[in-house]
Amino acid sequence: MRYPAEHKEQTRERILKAASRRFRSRGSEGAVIGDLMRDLHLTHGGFYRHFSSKEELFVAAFQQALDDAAAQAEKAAAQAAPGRELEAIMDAYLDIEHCDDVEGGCPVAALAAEIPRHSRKTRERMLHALREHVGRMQQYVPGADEDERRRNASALLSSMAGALTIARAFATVDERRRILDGAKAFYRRALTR
Amino acid sequence: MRYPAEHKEQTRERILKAASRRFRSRGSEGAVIGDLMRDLHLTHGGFYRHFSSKEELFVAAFQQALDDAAAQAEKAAAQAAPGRELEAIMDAYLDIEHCDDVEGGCPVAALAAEIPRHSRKTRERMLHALREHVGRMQQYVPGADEDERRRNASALLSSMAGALTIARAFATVDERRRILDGAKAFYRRALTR
DNA sequence: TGTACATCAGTGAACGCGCGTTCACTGATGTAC
DNA sequence: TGTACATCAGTGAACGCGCGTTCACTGATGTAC
Repeated sequence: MRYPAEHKEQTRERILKAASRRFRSRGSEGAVIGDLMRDLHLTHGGFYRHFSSKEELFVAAFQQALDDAAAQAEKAAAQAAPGRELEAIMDAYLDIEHCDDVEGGCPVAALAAEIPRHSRKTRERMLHALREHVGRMQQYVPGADEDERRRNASALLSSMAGALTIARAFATVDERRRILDGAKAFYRRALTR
Repeated sequence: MRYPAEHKEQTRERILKAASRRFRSRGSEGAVIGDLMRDLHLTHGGFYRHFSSKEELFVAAFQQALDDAAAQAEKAAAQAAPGRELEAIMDAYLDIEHCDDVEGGCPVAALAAEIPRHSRKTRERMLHALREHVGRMQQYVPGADEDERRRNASALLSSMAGALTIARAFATVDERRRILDGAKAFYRRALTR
């Protein structure tokens, strides 16, 4: 059947959004095209009208998830009292709700470990997105010059992702909270002088 | 054929050691039993004389890798000047050589993200090993009491793992070094008051 | 001491299943005339 | 305005491959007698 003009783009977006969530919770190998499409009330065959391969989808989903993460950080910063933007970003990132929402949360925490396992081309595209993300975040991070801000942003973002990843491994809310709070206190100490 | 008494145990150890390296570099899904056994000049069928399943092997390999990681940290601490044990551990962990040796390096950096994706039983065993590891490390970490030391150890270990994971994603030694050095400086600031 | 049998690490063919990808087909709507 | 044809998102069967696991078998050595 022939669909309205915008229909295809809408389907693509639906696939991308659902995939972005699935990849984060299950990894690039654990997420299955057939299941993904079935959840959207579509069949697997139609997938290739929208993406040339699963890998293509994975990269696009990673990029989209990073954009979401940046938007969330910026939202937290915008709502913060002046001078407290970074603290607000950290609090939002190391929040128990973010921790328990793997599907909707930071794709770095969920997927960074598998970057080296992907093809060269895929890796480069993921890294490009990652560098861009650090670039967007460095404005909130203290440092004597641009270069130090960038280094601090890298260190802070990757550290927070690590803490979130470990916290997510634990079974009880209490344990997860302890790790997140420990990390918050730890980074605050590093950033105040 | 019948083999000498210790032969079986030796083969088991060879499989475990090789698996531990493969899982770290390729993830639990990326590592393949057949390839693993072929590299050891064995055939895949024999695998099940030593481990009941791939998952069983994975857990054992994770535990073994954590033991190795602890041994490496303790070695670094033993060689450090008195009072500089933690610094030595951090320097060894965030070293470019450790970064570039995914196979022989920290299993937390390589595999933590997939803990939540494993079966309940597997997860619990991995977590048990992880808690034990934090317990072994907390003696080197400052803090007012046992509890604070444990929190700091969790925060530091998970943060360093995150930084290492992100560093490993980058293509050039320079970029990896920048991230590692940035993280080192960052943690040092958090730990000196 | 010699002989028959048991043991069991390792072999390799085979099984079963999952999953990414392909492809001929459908059919509602747009377009050309 | 009406008609023939083109388009193309979506369908679902089928293909091909990889991989975890099973299983009947091998054969050197240990053990029972």
